[in-house]
Amino acid sequence: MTADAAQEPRTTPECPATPSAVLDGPVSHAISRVSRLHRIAAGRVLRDLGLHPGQEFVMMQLWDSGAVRQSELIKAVGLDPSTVTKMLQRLEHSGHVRRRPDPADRRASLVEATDTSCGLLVEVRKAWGELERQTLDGLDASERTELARLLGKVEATLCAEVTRGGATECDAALKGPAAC
Amino acid sequence: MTADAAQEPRTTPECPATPSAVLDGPVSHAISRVSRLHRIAAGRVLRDLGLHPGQEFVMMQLWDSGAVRQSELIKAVGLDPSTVTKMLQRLEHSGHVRRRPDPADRRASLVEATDTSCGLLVEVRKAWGELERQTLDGLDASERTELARLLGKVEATLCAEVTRGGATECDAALKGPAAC
DNA sequence: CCCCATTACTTGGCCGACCAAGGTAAAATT
DNA sequence: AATTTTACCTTGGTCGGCCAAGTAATGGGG
Repeated sequence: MTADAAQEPRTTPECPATPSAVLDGPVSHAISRVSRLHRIAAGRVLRDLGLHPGQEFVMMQLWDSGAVRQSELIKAVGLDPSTVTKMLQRLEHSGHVRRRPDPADRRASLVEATDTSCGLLVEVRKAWGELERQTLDGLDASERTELARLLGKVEATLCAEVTRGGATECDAALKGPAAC
Repeated sequence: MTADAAQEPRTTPECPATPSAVLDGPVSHAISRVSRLHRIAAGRVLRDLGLHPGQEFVMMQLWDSGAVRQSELIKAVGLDPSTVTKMLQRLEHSGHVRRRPDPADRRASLVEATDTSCGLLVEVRKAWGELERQTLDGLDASERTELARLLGKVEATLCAEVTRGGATECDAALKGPAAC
């Protein structure tokens, strides 16, 4: 094995007592890991469509809302404005999105999905159905609704926590069912 | 060009019927949103410690395991090797981590947390406790265990799905309690 | 003994995502 | 009417994260 001068496989260097199991207890880690795996799965089903994970979020919003002010889009997806700007630049360059100045407000932009992107709509919807299936494959109906409910609660909690001391975001993200 | 003749504020371009509510139904979106909020919250509690969200994952692993081969670390955290490499470069530059060649294998590296990083250990642990509290604030005890259980199941499912057709990863991520 | 597959890591490129700071235009105040 | 404030977006920088490709060393057949 590793012929090191120190022969004892010290589990901890000189650090104070390490209660171990720091990594499995917290739900926080589970969220991170699940999110990462989910993103990878998303990337896999979206790859053939020429979309990168995260973009489908924006496109779905645009397909759903039609032409909107960019600020509205930003509120809807709940992301940082700069993030949306750069994503839109790439989506525009890919031909999925069109932007034009808002005649009513010269600093604003109107964003909409292009006609050619409509073909994508169907496939993205299908891909997301597949992703959803993959995600919830091991859960029965009641577990699924329960998971959705719990995630909604956590989202609301975190939203309140994050908003506190920050900007007023994610009010649009928590629309319909679960109030914020 | 920019002068468009369309004056009507069409809610949807020419796309086929948009069943709407594409965004709230799927658990997938909930996962994404919760993950994002959670990451922001993590960044907030870690900011004063000089760590970026994601790094605490690696550091905790190192504090827990002591000096390890980089490949072991990679398997443990379940991230892409290149991701870990770059993270370690930054952590090394920050003085939190030390790397040295493995005498037994000249292509491998041994990684360990530095002594100075041990002070961080306590604070990171505290910060993660706070984060966990913030995350689960709105849930009672039974809901918390249920959420953990469901996330574990989803993780296992996604893990299997992602592993299928890809590399053999995330077996180490699903260690202790929940089998993969 | 040499060749070749495997392992271990690095580099480069790209994207999502954040923050911080900037610039321009509309709205609010004075 | 002039000035301040606020809103809307953009740019630059940094990180986490992926993939794809490359380098170097180990180890297993022929």
